[in-house]
Amino acid sequence: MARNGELRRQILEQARSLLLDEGYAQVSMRKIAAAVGCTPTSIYLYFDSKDALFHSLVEEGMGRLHEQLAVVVERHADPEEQFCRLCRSYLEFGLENPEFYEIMFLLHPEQLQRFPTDKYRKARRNLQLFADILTEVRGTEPDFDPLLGATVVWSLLHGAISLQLAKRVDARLATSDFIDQVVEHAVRMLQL
Amino acid sequence: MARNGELRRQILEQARSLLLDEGYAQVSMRKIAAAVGCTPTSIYLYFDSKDALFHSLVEEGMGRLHEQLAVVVERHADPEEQFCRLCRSYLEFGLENPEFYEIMFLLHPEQLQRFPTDKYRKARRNLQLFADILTEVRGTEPDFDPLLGATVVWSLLHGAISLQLAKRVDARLATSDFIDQVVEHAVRMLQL
Amino acid sequence: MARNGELRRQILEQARSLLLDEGYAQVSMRKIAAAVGCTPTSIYLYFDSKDALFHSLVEEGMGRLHEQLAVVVERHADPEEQFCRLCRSYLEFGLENPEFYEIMFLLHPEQLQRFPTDKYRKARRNLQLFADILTEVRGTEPDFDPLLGATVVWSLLHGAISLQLAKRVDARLATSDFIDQVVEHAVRMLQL
Amino acid sequence: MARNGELRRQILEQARSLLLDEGYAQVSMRKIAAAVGCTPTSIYLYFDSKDALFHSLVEEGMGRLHEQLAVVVERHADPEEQFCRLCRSYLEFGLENPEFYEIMFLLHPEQLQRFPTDKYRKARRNLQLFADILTEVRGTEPDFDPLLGATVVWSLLHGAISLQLAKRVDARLATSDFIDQVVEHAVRMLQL
DNA sequence: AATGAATGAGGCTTCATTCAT
DNA sequence: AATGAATGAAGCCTCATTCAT
Repeated sequence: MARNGELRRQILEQARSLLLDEGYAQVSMRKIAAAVGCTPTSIYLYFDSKDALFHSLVEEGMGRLHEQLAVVVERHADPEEQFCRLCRSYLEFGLENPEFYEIMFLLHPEQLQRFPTDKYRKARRNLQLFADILTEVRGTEPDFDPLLGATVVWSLLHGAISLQLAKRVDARLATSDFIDQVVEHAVRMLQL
Repeated sequence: MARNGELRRQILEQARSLLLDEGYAQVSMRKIAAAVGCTPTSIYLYFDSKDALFHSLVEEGMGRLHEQLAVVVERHADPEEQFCRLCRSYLEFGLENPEFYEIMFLLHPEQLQRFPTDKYRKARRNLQLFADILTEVRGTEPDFDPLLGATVVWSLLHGAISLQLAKRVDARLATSDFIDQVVEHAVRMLQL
Repeated sequence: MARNGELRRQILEQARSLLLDEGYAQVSMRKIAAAVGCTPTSIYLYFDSKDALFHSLVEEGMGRLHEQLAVVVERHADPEEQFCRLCRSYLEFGLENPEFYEIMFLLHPEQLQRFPTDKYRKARRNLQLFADILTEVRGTEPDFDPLLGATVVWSLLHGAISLQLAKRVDARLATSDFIDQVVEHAVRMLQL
Repeated sequence: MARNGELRRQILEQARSLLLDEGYAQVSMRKIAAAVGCTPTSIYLYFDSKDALFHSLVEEGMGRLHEQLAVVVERHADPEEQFCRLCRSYLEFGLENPEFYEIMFLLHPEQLQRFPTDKYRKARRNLQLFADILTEVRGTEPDFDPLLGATVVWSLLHGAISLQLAKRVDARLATSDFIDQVVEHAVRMLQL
C-alpha cells in the first residue's frame, strides 16, 4: 500500500495512540489494525507478535529518552545545573509521553513477556548519566555510592511520574509546584 | 464444603496469589476458581463481579497499610523518629505485600473501574500521617506546604517500591542499602 | 415465614410483575426470588420448576379470562349485545393484563414446554362462548360453521391485542378508535 | 472453506431454521455455529452481534414480503380482486415462512433490541398497500379512515397466522377452510 | 418452612494468531 | 505487500437446579 516501512510506522504510531487513549489492557491487534486501516494479518508482516510490536515501542521510547537526556548533559557545563535539568527532562519525558513511559517502566515484566533482557541495558545508560554527575560531585566521599544515589533519585522521579499518571496526586496541588518540589528534593542528592 | 466465609477467604487469597504471580491482566475468574478448587460460578456467591472482588482486596490492603502506619505514629514520640519509621514501614509494606501494593497503587484506575471514590479517601489518611509530622516540624516556614512535601516523599517511597517490585533496580545494589538510602533521603524533607 | 400459601401467592405475583416489566426472556428464578425477598431455593418448595410456575400463571390467567367472559354472557340477553360485549371484554383482558395474555397466548409452546395439554382445553371453553352465540344467530345457515366463525373472530381479536402489545399499531391511531373498529368488524360475523 | 459469502448464507439459513425449530430464546450463537459446522467466532466475521444477525433476517423478510405483496398489486386491476389476493398472499407468506414471520412480527421489540427504527418503516409500506385499496374503494365516505381499516384487516390476518403457527387453531378445522373464511371476512372491510 | 452453598451448562463476545491466496 | 477466512482458547457472567441442613 505504501512505501517500504510506511505501514510499519503507522502501526507503531497507532499502537502508541491507542495505548495513550485506552491503556495497555485495551489495546488489541484488531484495534490497532482498525486504527491504521489495514488487516490484523498485515501487522504480522512487520512484527512477529504483539509482544514484538510492543518491544519495538519500548526500544523506540528508550532511544528517545536517552537522546533527550543526553542533549541536556551536553548543553550544560555546571554539574548542578546538569543534574537539575536532567531531572526536569526525565519528568517531562514521562509526563508528556505517558504511553511510552507506561510500556517502558510501568508495565509488568509478566505482561510484556520475552523481552530481550539486553534491551533493558539501554535503560541503564540513562541511569548512568545521573550517576556520572554524582561521581563528579561527590565521588571523593568514601561512603557514597553514585549508582545507589542515582537509583534513589530515579525512584523519586519515577514515583512522581507514576503517581501523576495514575492521577493519584491530590488535585489541590498544582502540577508545576509538584514538579519544582520534586526536582528541588532530588537535587539534594548532590549535597553532602 | 467450607465453613462460613471460608471459601470467600480462599478466593481472596488465591486472587492475591495469582496477582503476584501473573499480574492483574492475567488473573481471570476461571484461574482463581481453578486455584481455589471451585467453580467460577461459586465466586459470584461472594462477590458481585470481578471488579468487586478486587475492590475488596484494595480495601483490605488499605486497611492493613493504615493500621501498620498508625501503629508507628503511636509508638514513637520524636517526630524525626516517627517520620523515619513511617517511611520504613511504608517501604516494608510495599515490598512484603507486593500483591496488595500492586492493586492499591500500581493498577491504573481505568483497569480497576467503578471503584467507589470514597474508598480512595482512605488512602489520603496515610498521606496525612506524613503531612502531619511535616507540619509539626516545618509548619512555621511560610513557603512550606506540608501536603506538597508529603507527596514528594510519597513519590520517593512509591518509586522505590515500584522499581524494586518490577525488578528494575540494579542487581549489584543490596536491597537493604537501597532502602536505607531511600529513607535517609526521604528524611531530608524534615530539614530546612 | 408466612401463612400457608402466602409465599406461593407472592411468588406468582412477582413473577407476573416481572413478566410485565421485562418480558419473559428476562424473568429468572433469581429475579423472582429477589423481588419476593426469598431464596431461589424457596421457590422450589411451591413449584417443581420454572415451567411449572409459569403453567400456574397460565392456568390462573385462563380462569380469570373465562370468568370475565362468562359474566358478560350472563348479564346480557340480546345475542348481538352479548357478542359485542364478549369482544370488548376479550380485548380489554388482553390489553389490561398483558403479562397474562403474553404467557397464555403469545409465548411459543417450545418456550413453555411440557404444558399439560388438557389445560389448554380450558381455553376452548372461551372460544365456545363465541361459537354459541354464532350458533344461536346463524345456526340455521347450511354452510356456516360456528366454530370456524368463532375462530376467525378470535383471530381478529387476538391479532389486535398482539399488534397493540407489541407496539406495532401506528401511533397516529387512537387506541379507542382502533378497538371500536375491531369490535365493529368482528360483529359483522353475525351477519349473513 | 467456503466461497465468497457462502458461510454468511449458511449462517442466516441455520439461524432461521433454529428459530423455527426452537424459538428465538433457544437460539444461541453456539447452536448456530454448531448447525453450520463452524466456530462461534466465525459468525462474528459476518455479523457484528447476535442482534445484527437477526436484524439481517428481519430485513430480508421485510423485503421478501413486500416484494410478494407488490407483485399482487401490479398483476390485478380490480380493487376487490387485489385486496382479496393481498390478504391471501400475506397469509401465505406468514404460514410458509414461519421463521421469518416470527422475527418480523412476533418477537417483542425488547427482545430484538437496537433495531434501527427506519427499517420498521418498511413494514408500513406493506400496510399502505392495503390502505391504498381501501382509499380507492371507500375513500369518499366521510367517517372512514383507510389506515384504521387497514390496521383492522392486518390484525385479522396477523391473528390468524399467529394462532395457526402457535398451533392453537382447533385441529378439526381444515387449514384451507380457515384461510378462506379469514379472507372472506377481511374482504368485508371493502363494504360499506 | 426455608436456606446457604454449590454446580454444570451455557450465554455473548474478543483475543492473538495462522494459512492459503 | 497484503488480505480474507477461519480458529481454539479464553474472557465475564447468569442460568435453573440440587442437596444437606
